[in-house]
Amino acid sequence: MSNSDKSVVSRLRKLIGEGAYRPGERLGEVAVSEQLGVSRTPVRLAFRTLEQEGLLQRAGKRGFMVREFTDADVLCAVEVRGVLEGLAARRLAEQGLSADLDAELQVWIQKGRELLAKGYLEERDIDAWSELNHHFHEAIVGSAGSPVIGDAIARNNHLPFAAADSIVIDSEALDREYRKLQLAQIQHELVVQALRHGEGARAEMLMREHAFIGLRYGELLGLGAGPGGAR
Amino acid sequence: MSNSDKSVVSRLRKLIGEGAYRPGERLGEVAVSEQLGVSRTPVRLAFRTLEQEGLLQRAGKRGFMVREFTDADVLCAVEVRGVLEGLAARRLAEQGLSADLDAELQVWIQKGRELLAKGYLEERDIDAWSELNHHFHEAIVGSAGSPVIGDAIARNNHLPFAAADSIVIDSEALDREYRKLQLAQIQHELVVQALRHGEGARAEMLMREHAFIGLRYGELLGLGAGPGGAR
DNA sequence: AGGCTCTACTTTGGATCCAAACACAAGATT
DNA sequence: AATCTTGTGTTTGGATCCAAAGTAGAGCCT
Repeated sequence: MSNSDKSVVSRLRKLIGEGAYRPGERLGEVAVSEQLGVSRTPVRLAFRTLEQEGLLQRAGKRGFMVREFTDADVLCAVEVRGVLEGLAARRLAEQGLSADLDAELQVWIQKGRELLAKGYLEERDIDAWSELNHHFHEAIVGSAGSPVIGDAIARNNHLPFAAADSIVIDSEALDREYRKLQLAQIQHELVVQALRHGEGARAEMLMREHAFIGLRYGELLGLGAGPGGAR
Repeated sequence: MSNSDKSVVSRLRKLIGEGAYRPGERLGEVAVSEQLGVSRTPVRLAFRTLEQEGLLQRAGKRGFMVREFTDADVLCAVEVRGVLEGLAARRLAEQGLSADLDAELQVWIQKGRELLAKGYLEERDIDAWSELNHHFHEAIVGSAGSPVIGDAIARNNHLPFAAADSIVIDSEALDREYRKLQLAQIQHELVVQALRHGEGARAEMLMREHAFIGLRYGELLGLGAGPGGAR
């Protein structure tokens, strides 16, 4: 999976994510290969990968089609991430978190505090939050004692809307996003608190709830409906 | 993925599961293709699929290696299945189970009762249990409202030891297996009971615990250690 | 003698070719 | 007139060929 091969997979992933192909549309190997300017071989390899990731689906016996996702699918994908990250957090709490990990988590907590300290949100803060959020989640999942959990989460995250760092969408309503991130920050801190005290059940439930922040919290935080619900 | 392609994937999966290749061993495309009597192309496709399934791992920049699994990985895989099936059960309880599904679950419960009614276990009962157990789990997962959960479980089940129907291993100690299946049957019935009453949390926890039956229950059910623990 | 570099070989990735399977359509038969 | 059958065209799967990247080994230089 050298340059081109990986790039075909990610280029296709991006195209599908952007909705370049209609859901349910059949994808022919030749058509895609011409469109991407490569031969059929890497496209065939990419199709298999994307099928495993769940973005493509076999269309009868002949080729693949773009899988379509309903609102229920989106909700489920978020819940799946929730229970898996919850599992990681619980295991971590039960086995006790190491001094190293404690320190690392503290770093991301601190960065979050600093980011939100000034009381409002700028455009460029969004990337910074994405970054630290990613590190925070990865630190927990990566220390759960086995890569199996992380792998399961990674596979789930291939669904474009399920990933943890797809929280911030709306760079228009920065004040609402600010309140959302404030909540996320508190949840991060509560999770760390629970982890430190070995409170497995609490850590798990907090992590589960935290998964919903991109989905159900928009409605609460004011300013009407807005794009806080399902994508 | 016609005959041969699918067969290469499953043949390789089987070979790896049987331990034909040592964990950590590097797999060359040419070697495997010669061994299986096909060209390199289907092997290349299969490697990508098996990588996504988690059975193979990239070995640096050069090819793939057989992934090795520790006891912790096995435990985690079982826990992952537990939380995912638990999620499915909870969702089902929350949304209320349809009359159709209720009837179907009752069928598998009934078959389980009949299987265990005679008070002991024969060799051929094992397959019958595998069958009904599979149907029972699939009925619940398949009705959770979205294929996303089922997909996540299916991907997890690619790890050979994680699948729900890898419960019964030991056809020597049929009396111990009988007691194990008795417990499994009770757990099935309790899950259905909880589902009927809309008890989401109970259904979830029962399902989670049920996942451990192949792993931790052997020790309890007597006759010393035996192959009830991690493989 | 140890380390660096250059070369040759191994191995993977991409492209193309050929065969087989499947779908669609048109025609023939009952 | 409806259905079955046959034929053609499209599309995927498998094999082989070629190129590129990487590794190991040997030789040379310090």
